[in-house]
Amino acid sequence: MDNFGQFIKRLRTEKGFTQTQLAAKLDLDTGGLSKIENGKKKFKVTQISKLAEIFELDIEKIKEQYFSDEIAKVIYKNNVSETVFKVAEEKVKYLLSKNVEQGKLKI
Amino acid sequence: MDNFGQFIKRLRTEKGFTQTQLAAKLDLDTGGLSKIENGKKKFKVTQISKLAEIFELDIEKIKEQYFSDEIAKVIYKNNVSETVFKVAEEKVKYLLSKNVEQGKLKI
DNA sequence: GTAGTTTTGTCAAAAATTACCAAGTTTAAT
DNA sequence: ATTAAACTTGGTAATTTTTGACAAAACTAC
Repeated sequence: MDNFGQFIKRLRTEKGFTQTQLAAKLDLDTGGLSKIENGKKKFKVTQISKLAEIFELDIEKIKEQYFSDEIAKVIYKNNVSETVFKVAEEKVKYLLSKNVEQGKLKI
Repeated sequence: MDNFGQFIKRLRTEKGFTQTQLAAKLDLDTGGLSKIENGKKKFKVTQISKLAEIFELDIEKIKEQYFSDEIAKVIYKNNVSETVFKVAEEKVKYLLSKNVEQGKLKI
């Protein structure tokens, strides 16, 4: 079970990149990438598409990794019951449906 | 379907508090509470227990509201597939089990 | 109108995040 | 064991984000 830092590290080593090489592609310095791989710094959301390009991966898969990680950490750190997932899911559906309505109205 | 600001507003009005009254109990000024109710400012995690006291609610329920809101917003804003919830759930379980192991090791 | 309530804007202060660099540590090969 | 490359870590200055405090404006109901 990888966290996002481990996920990047695995991709990187599979392709045989050094941190310095990958960091250059991501506009980071080596220390920064090291911190990301070790969970001491956040990977920027805006870099996700670049990551997808570099490793020729589906961006949706990367987002899944990225955000599941963020969510899991919050839930774990704050000792929140896992019932929160169901509630959150409902809220997302609600937001999506509300957006559809707004879309209709704007026509 | 309330977001967290609406949730607070509903509690407040049900009890007949003005923003000024509730804000005082929460160490906020009126403008700050207004912004929270309208989603323009974050409610602090550390104030959740105080909210539970004021409204005599189960703190777990408030946390559920609070964090489901945070999660839903992230997922919605970033157009993340809802499959992320399953992955996140697995990660939480993994973190919990890992923590149990660490607990054992520390004995 | 006015008194009470709520919303909004501004702007400086505080807090969180980051970049950059340098020093230190680990790893692997010979 | 020595060396070089790769990686990790820490400090701090700089940036960005969030906040607090206050005031003005906008409702609401009488």
